[in-house]
Amino acid sequence: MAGDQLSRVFAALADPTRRDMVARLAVGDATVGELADPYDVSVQAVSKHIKVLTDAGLVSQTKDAQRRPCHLEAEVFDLMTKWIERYRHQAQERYERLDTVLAEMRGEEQSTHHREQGAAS
Amino acid sequence: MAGDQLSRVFAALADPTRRDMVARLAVGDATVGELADPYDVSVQAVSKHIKVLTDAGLVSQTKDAQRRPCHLEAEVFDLMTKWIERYRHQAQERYERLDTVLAEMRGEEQSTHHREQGAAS
DNA sequence: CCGTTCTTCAACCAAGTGGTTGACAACGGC
DNA sequence: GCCGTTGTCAACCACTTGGTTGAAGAACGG
Repeated sequence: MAGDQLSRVFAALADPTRRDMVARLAVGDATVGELADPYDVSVQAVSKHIKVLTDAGLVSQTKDAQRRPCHLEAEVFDLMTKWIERYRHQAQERYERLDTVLAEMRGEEQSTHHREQGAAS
Repeated sequence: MAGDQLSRVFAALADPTRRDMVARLAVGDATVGELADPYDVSVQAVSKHIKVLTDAGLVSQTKDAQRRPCHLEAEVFDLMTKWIERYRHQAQERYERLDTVLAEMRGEEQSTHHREQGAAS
């Protein structure tokens, strides 16, 4: 069901067209029609894309007569960045730890206590 | 077809189970069976998830007898982070510029040159 | 050599997705 | 008050996806 927001955000950005729209909206707000212009798909399709982005919290829409200007909500990016950075750092540290261990092993060569730092825990 | 890597990475991480696996792999390498253990789905399903992660470049597998230890590839994260940061900053700057303009408008009130900083370019 | 373990491949199924077209609601211009 | 513009909703279609089961391949342990 992909219920949580993080899933929705990642899923929303998995589509190149939607990433493109985000790039466009980063420059400035735009109406649905303006967003649809560069692509040769129907306006309805674009409307659906915007709905996906809105549901993910990446975009908000306001009312301006019959137009619906779309606005990029930058805060949601932090959610992703936090998730990414968390595991990237975790993995990075692990490599460094591994490097340290390898360095130790190189230094001590055939010492008595070369700890196993291989696959699983 | 969602061909490019960025699409594959985002799509891969759009699934909570796969994000969970990445979290697990950030702690240390694990075999397919070990990864499958916490979930009550078939091993085949997990194998498919790993294939998705591998195709996205997030995970690599090595051979250890009949086991296939999975290893997290942290570099791909940078691809995402770069994309995200690019547009986040772009949007951020726009807000700051808008704030400046609003401040100017507040200061000069009905001046002759209030530049249009509204919707499209 | 044979059985067991670990993993993947193949076929299938229900549900979701991105696209289409058609209808319709809302609003401004005339 | 009508008409064109703008956007969404609904139904439909082809394709993908996450899951299943069954079979098969690859490597260890007798």
